[in-house]
Amino acid sequence: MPDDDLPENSAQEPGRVTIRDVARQAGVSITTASRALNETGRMTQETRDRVRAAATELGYRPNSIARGLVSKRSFAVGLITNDTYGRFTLPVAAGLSSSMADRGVSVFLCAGEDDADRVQANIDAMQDRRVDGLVIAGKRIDRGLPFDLPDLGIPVLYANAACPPGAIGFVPDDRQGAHMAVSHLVVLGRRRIAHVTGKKDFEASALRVQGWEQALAEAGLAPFGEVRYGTWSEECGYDAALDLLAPGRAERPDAVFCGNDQIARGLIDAAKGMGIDVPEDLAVVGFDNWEIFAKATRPPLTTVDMEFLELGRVVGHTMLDLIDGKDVAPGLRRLPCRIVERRSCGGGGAGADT
Amino acid sequence: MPDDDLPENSAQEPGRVTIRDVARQAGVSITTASRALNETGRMTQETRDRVRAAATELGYRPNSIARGLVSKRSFAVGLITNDTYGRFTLPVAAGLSSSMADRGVSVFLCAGEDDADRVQANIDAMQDRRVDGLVIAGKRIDRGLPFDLPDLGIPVLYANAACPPGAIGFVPDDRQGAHMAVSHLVVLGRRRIAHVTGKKDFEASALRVQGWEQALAEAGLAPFGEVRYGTWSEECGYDAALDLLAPGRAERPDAVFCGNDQIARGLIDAAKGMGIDVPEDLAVVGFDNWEIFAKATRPPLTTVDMEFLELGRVVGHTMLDLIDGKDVAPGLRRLPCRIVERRSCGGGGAGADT
DNA sequence: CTGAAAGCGCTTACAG
DNA sequence: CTGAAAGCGCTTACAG
Repeated sequence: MPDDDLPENSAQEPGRVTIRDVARQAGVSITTASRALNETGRMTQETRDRVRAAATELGYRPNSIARGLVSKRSFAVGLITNDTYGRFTLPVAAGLSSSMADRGVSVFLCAGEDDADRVQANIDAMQDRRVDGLVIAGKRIDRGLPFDLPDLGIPVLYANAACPPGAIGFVPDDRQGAHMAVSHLVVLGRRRIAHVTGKKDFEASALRVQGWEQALAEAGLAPFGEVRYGTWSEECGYDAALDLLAPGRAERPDAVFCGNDQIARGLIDAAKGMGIDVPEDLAVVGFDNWEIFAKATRPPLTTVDMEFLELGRVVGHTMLDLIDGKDVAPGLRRLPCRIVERRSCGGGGAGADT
Repeated sequence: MPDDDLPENSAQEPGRVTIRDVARQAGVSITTASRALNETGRMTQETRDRVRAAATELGYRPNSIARGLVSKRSFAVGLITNDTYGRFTLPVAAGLSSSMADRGVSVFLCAGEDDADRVQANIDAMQDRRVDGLVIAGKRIDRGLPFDLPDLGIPVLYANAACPPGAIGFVPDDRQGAHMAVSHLVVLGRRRIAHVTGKKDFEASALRVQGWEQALAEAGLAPFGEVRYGTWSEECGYDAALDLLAPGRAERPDAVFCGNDQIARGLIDAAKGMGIDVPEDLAVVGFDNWEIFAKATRPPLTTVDMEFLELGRVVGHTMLDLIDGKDVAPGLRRLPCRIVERRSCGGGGAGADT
């Protein structure tokens, strides 16, 4: 058999072999080649196999840009976030990208922009790329984009961010998480359960307070004192402990539900300094399951995980449904949190999970 | 003037107005419209203005997919990372995406995959999308991709990851950072400077040890004892302090350079527990400038910042050069770290910067 | 079962 | 200075 007129560039020039090459190699038309590769149309198995063999041999990879032009779909979505730190966004992004990757859609990351102009520029860029959808991710459930989004003609989802009326959003269920944490304390026999949390103007704070109150009410218990607001910091947990656990007090809590792991950490440090044993004298639950804190605290923290990875996956699946044209009711979905037991409440506590 | 034959969809159907619409509206050919919009070719200013006005009026946005098909460039790069946590990758990604955004290139995020098959799938997807370049980001400078990359025909850059021979990589300059930290201690008058760090098999550990030794040698000082290796954890800093600062010791250090902020935190906590004043009796420098630790430690940590945001920007600019066809010498670049002064060494320490 | 042709929305030689 | 035409690499009616 004589040489082909073109050099045998089997996988030689990646990205350069086109469907035309495959068709020629298989001795079929471009149309047939396309159909064989896409499992579409009807043809003899023999033809299909021959085309596929040619594609493999040549190392053919379809150009998704060309495909996008005709299908009028980019098979890509944009992720806009203002969370430069990445603590919330990266797990969400990982969940999102893994759930979409299976369906061949990739995600553009537009990270770290907070001022309106740059956000707008990112959104424009995403539109120019004809993304199939947009997800707006944030670090606070009560803050959204710095401006209202006009109708973009594509699905928009909000993840861990405020979602305008009529839109679709996903956030962790702070109230449920708090409820679960406090119920856990109740089941363990605690009765005087205080709550120390972060800034009062965060919606997350209010929801966690509600969860605390509600779980207590269901157990026939009264809140132990007023909620103590602070700054989400270790220091604020530390200071709260100094006051809450002061020896002079008539009654002291036997448990504290903390608004985040840093607060719990500070509170436990202070308690230990005061000779109070955790969990014997005082049980503590945190919030976040930020492992760098939760696992380093002595004893390691029992805490609430907001399941951002899973949240990202749910956002991904919902986006795929929307792209497929399925109907999804507008509104905010609160996704369940999970409690992670370690040792700060006594009871079980996974042995290996320091 | 009679109505046009098409409805006046000025920005009505976003993404639906094409260059053909603009051309018709401006009364020119598609060719001319394209040239006017791209500032290319020669034409009367009047024509150019008329086209631009038409584009604005219609809300025209060029379809970058179509543009990509003809220019054979996607104006996108892929970012592959195994850092699900995001502590390293997100700053790098933010720097990368901001430096490229100005030039109209977007970044695809492929996050959280560690096993070879999924990484390969992501790389395949990026190739199918004909990305203009790829950046491989990691969380350790001595770990790279789980397999060797064949020649992809596009620029590949490594960021905070091991880089194969002949490739181009960027990592923080651990030795320089350590040297700077230790010199800072020396300038402040410290003479007995110990070093407590993380795992011995991390290249970063070895480099920081070198920086420590070198800075001491330059000052005519001997290392204070052996390096203490551990696990990068608070606990390991705590335990090291217990031993290093034990009252029974003939000689105790007057400063400790720590391999990360968590170690510094644990060490300071232990020192305080032993009645040792920081920074009076003992100066401590950390590494990472992980603010959640550095600012929460009492006193707040003076520490070394690895400047990942800037690293991401440099990677972005280098990528743009490579894409433009400029030559960039292969090899690993170590980018300078920056010292952030707070209070754990005494001396200055920004007042406002808690 | 298979193929020639049109077309996705642009850019860019090639001609006037 | 301006335009008709070809073409980027695919998919998909429309015909056989």
